[in-house]
Amino acid sequence: MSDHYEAQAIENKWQKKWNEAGVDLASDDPSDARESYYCLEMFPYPSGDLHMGHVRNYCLGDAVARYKRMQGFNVLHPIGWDAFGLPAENAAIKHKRPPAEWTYANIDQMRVQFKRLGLSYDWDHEIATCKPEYYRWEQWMFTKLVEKGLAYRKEADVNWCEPCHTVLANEQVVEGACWRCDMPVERKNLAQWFIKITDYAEALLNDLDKLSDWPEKVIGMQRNWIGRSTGAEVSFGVEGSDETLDVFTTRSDTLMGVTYMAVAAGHPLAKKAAENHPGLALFLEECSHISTKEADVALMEKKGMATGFHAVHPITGETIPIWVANFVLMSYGTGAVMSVPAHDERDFEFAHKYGLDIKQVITNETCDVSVDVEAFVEMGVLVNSSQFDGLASDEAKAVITSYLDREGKGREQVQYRLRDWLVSRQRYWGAPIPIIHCDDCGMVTVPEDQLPVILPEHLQPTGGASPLTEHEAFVNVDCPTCGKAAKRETDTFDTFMESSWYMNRYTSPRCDDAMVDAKAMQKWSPVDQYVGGVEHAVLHLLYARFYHKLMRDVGLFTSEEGGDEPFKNLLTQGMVLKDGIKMSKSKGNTVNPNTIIEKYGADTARLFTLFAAPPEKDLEWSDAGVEGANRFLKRVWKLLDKAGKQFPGEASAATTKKLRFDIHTTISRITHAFEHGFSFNVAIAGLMELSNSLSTFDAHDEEGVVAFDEGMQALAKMLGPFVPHFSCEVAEKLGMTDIAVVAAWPTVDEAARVQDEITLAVQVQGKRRGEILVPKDVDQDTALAIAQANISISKWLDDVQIVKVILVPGRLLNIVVRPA
RNA sequence: GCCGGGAUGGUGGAAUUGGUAGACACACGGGACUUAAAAUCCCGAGGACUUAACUGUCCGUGCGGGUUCGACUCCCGCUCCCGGUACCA
Repeated sequence: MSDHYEAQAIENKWQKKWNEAGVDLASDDPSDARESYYCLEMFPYPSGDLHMGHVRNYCLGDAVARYKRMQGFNVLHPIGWDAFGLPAENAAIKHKRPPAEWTYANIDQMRVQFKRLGLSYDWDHEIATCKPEYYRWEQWMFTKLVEKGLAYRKEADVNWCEPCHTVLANEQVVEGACWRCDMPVERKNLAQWFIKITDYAEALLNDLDKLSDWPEKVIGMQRNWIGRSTGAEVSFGVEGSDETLDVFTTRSDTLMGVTYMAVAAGHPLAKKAAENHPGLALFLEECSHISTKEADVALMEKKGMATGFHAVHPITGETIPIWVANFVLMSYGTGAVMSVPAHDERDFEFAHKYGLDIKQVITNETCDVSVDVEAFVEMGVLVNSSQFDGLASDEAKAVITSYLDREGKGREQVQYRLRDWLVSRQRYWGAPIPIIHCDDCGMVTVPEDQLPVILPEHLQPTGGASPLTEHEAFVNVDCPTCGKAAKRETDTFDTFMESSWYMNRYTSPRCDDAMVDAKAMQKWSPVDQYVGGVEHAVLHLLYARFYHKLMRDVGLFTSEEGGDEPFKNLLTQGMVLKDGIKMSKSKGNTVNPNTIIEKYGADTARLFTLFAAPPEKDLEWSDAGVEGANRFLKRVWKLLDKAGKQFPGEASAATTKKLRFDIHTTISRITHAFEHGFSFNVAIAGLMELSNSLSTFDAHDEEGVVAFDEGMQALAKMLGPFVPHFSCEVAEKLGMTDIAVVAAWPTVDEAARVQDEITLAVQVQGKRRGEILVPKDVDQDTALAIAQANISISKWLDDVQIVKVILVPGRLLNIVVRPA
């Protein structure tokens, strides 16, 4: 009789053994012949508390890493800390301790929790982004980007979050609100640092095609975010001026239907018109106060005012009024649009409201409503368009655009929705931007030999401006160029800067003469399997793709060494729900992983999160389900009692053969589950079936004992990726000498999967009418004869004529009949 | 509006990608063990009707059509749900 399954003791024992044996370490030895495999989960923000979302994310990745190790790969599976960020500052204010203290304490706490879960990380590769030896390279990179003109400072309308007291990138504004604190963002005109992600828009879009193993959803979201649209830029004249009014349009075929122009409130022409028009100035003022949140409400009334200026149509020379409209965005295209109310719903609504002309220039056979009643937005054939009459919309776009091009009044144009990445933040707990402001020399990048610009870690934020701005020792510095007294930049980087390149730094985390080591990149990059939440689809995952290309293009590695993309495969796991809603502190429906670990052990927690739902779907938490997972482990534990034992009774070769069939079918199925889409829930179900087969089997002879042992060993090994401690303990009790989680993954014995007799389902007219036992290589005629001899089948064959028989080998026999 | 994903028992979910729908588990019901309970073990179960009988029939993967010997799977047309995104010109 074996002892009870004692999760805590077993888990402590094996964690110690693994650590001693170094089984989780990646080998950088060039003579290591194993193929390398890089498995990575999105690194956590060290909030101090492990939540179920973490557990799920990291157990998924760990299962992949462990499986690959058992398949003989040299696996890099690192972990680290996305350690800069606002929560540390908020906690600092609350506890009156510097954010660094809080952060380092949290890291220590979370490291313990991760180890307790038995996650197979290579802790030798651990990094924390708040350490100068990490962010110095980010600063170095930034100076390179400034040199290349890819980073720049400009004054712009930016998103400002008052509660967080900082600006935000467009990607960090979710439905008009701050992604962190959920409060509405404001527009502010400020000088800020940007990185030219727009220069890479085309590459980021095109390389999406290389990401064949990414979820369609994420690819689609990135494609939308980049928002490429092709059309034309058209220059209208401005009456009584040498200036032009440029617009972007995707419908140059409707050019002859333009009846007015609309410009954004921030457009220079609008400002100029307002100079001696107080009413208009008031309207512009009003527009500037509309927060993005309000503007998001589709119901917002379209408002406008005439500027008094007139534009000159580039083809007809007609003069058309220029209006200011609150729906035109300064930040997209040129901040001005040509309005064709007959063929655009928005323009129509506006024209209708202000009594502007509507001129139809497109029609087709389905066009049966007057454009005085509603806009006709479909493609069609041009009318009322003088020399362009009769052209189809598609042709007309090309013809009109090239006409404009010849006249110097327009050209084909590709427009992106993507805008440059705003990377400066008015926060303390981040990587300092390596810039010095000198009265004489202007903005000077900090020279390489003076990097890193170290963030003083002992400052105490108060909630207002960053304490850096008042820290004289930090701010006052000599200009690196002229040596005169100058001031340091006190803004810090967006924390997405750190997370944009950590996956590359992991390949050579201690490299101190370069950002990354090209050789290490060659060995490990790109990440073979990345696992994380879908909420980063257009944040982290877009920035990281961009940054990878930047690193390549400043020469840190070549395409051959590091690849053009950082992540080959992406798995986006679903959320952990309780009572149908996301588990979160604010909802008060959290389950603390530590509680589960204390009660059942880490293995049960791991097993449940992997079994309860497919990885990409949301997982509904269930206490009963956790019990069930634990029950399964106890059942397997009990099977150990039967190992090596012979029971009284008559031996049956057929039963033993059936067990071996089950064993090897299971190995095949589970290997398949790992190789095709990581359906761990199905893999675990398969292991449960194998366990059920073993529990109903009693060995009555030596062959039976051997087969049972074979099954137990295979089961122990295959449990390794999911419940590693349990797997090792069971394997050890079975007398296996290797540590189970590094032992070779079991292989299928095809001979065991061959059956002499198989069951065929028999259908008549596609309806299942019975089953027959036949030799494995049965031919159609024999199978039919056997089926006809079966009473429950033959009764369906009376009074009918058999017209066709279909045999699907190993599966079924379908008899097609017709009334006689 | 647009883009993406989805709809299978009481529940979470399977189905070798066109071949026995409901694996595996949870919850439930019945039984065994126990003084009792917990734990554990065994049995049952898609629905309707039917039978002395787990006997047999029919229906059944959101709805309506189609292709096929055969459809959860493929095609056409809908409905609803979830996620993303939007005055993008």
